[in-house]
Amino acid sequence: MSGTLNKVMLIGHLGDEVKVHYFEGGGCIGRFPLATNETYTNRTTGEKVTNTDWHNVVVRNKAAEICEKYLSKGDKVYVEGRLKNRQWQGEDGNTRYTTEVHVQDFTFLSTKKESLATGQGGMENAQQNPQMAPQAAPMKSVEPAPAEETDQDDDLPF
Amino acid sequence: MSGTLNKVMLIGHLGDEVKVHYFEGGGCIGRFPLATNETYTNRTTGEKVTNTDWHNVVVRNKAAEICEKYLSKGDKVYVEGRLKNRQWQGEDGNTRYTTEVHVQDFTFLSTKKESLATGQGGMENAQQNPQMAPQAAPMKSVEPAPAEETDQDDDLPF
Amino acid sequence: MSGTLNKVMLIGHLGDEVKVHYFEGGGCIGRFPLATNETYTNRTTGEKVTNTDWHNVVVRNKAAEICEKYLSKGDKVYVEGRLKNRQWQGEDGNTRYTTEVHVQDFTFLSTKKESLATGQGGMENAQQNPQMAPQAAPMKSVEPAPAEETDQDDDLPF
Amino acid sequence: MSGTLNKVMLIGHLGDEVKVHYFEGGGCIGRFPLATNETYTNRTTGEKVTNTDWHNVVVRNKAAEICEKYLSKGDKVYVEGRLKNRQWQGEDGNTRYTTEVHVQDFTFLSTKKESLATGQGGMENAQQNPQMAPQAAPMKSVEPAPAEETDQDDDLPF
DNA sequence: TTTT
DNA sequence: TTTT
Repeated sequence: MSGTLNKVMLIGHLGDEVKVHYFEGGGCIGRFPLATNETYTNRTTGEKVTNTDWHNVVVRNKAAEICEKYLSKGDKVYVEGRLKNRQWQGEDGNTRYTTEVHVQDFTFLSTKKESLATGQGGMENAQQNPQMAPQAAPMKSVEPAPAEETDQDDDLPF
Repeated sequence: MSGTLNKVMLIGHLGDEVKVHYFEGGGCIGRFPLATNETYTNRTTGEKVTNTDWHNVVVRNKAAEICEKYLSKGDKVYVEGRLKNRQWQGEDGNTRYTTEVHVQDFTFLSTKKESLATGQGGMENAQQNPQMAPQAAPMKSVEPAPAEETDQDDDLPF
Repeated sequence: MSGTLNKVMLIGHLGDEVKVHYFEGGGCIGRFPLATNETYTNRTTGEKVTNTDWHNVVVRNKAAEICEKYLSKGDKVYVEGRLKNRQWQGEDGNTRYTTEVHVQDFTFLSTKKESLATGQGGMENAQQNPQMAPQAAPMKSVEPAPAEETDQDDDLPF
Repeated sequence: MSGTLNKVMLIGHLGDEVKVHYFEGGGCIGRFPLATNETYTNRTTGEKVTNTDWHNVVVRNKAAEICEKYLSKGDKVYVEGRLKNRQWQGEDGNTRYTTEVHVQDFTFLSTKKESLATGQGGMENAQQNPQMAPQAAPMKSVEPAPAEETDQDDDLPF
């Protein structure tokens, strides 16, 4: 099937901390809300209107660990991924649907934790010596990693 | 405000006809479900898995009319737009949330109606002779139109 | 014709100031170089390699004025647009080709000039009272404006 | 480094066959020109203008082999990748610059070779029975493959 | 020529 | 629930 495209690109601010759930097998999944804003001027009233959209962002495995380590509430981030519908059972027994953005790539545009987190050599170095800083690769695009991951953990339940 | 980005790009097939609702003031809104597919091979079982995601696509005004006229169930289309959360009241009184893709640009990649609609020469021709098909701009990107529209009908309720 | 897509999205830093050329008819065109970086680790040597790509960014009319006013060398910006090939005559009489990114949308991600440029009310205000700050709409996405412009100045020579 | 984004997305038609160069080490690189069109109506004359942009598309390794096998001149394809500047020496000794689109992902939107290549069932089938068409993954997005490749052949000279 |  |  296919010949299809499913792509989302967002720049926004985290509305909350990254929440990571670790699986027994070693994988993990992280989630955070991301806010994007739209501003326009109402034609009739002339007043400026601001509208915020909230996106359910989902990151997995190494990407989740990196986000958990370096991103905080309020930080600005670029995320790229795909839209995914997830359905779940409400307490009333009815099926509910949620749309999530499953991240394939991201770039930090601001991080509160960054300066604290790095000593000399900083995060660049962390990438070259992953054993010394296993979860780090911040402030840079992490294209290869998530791409491989989407391929590697297909047995995870989403 | 802002410095944010909210962009979705999809290539998929219509799961149903375009449903258009016309407002009294002259505007209109169209909706259709769009399917994108994802295929991957399960690591453990080795079996090929296909997963379909359905997207709630929303088009407005002239774009809605063009889509209604030229798109049919099963057609393939490229749409570009922004994610929007819409909330509504369920019959049980609870608030429900739906994520929609509000279209800013689109390109038809296949249309069943095209040959019917235009005779020989098809829609390409229709574009070259707009007086013969005044409301048509099919098989081409209609960037300017939707962009202007998002600006023009901000008093519509979404 | 068409059913085609031509889209570029960049986040990068200005390598120089925005240079604007004003036409007699009232339009204008601005240009600036934008740098994007790519980092990877060489497999064989293990060394980290950084590669910079330079993009010829072109903005027009109001967008050009906004960029000229608020962007400086070193600033970070998101630009979205289309690739355009331009050919010109070299001094040796041979035809040369240059690829440009013609901007349709942009978002400032950092600006040196911003705080200097705004008094109380700041740039948000400038948008609501364009007569008081005719060329301003900084730190926000200016989607509608450039979109309309691409449509309006097609008699300009590019 | 980084916090930058370099992304190109094109839907266009091949202006020529895919030309692949095989390296001794086993890797390969493929190139083809891709045309995108832009149509607009000239404000002053009212005439419809069509403008074609040509893009130098570069694919590598497995992606190059797939493109060579399934794409022909005239076929429509979606490609996603990054802009890259390449410089080379002209015959006159001067340095020339070319901008290329280095593909990270692609989706076939039409292929002439497909029916020939796979008999009934077409390429969809080929995917389901990979042993019958081992190198095929056509008509589908091949995200993982190119992503891994960009990571694997960094010792190639571009 | 930018940035980290 | 973010940001300007």
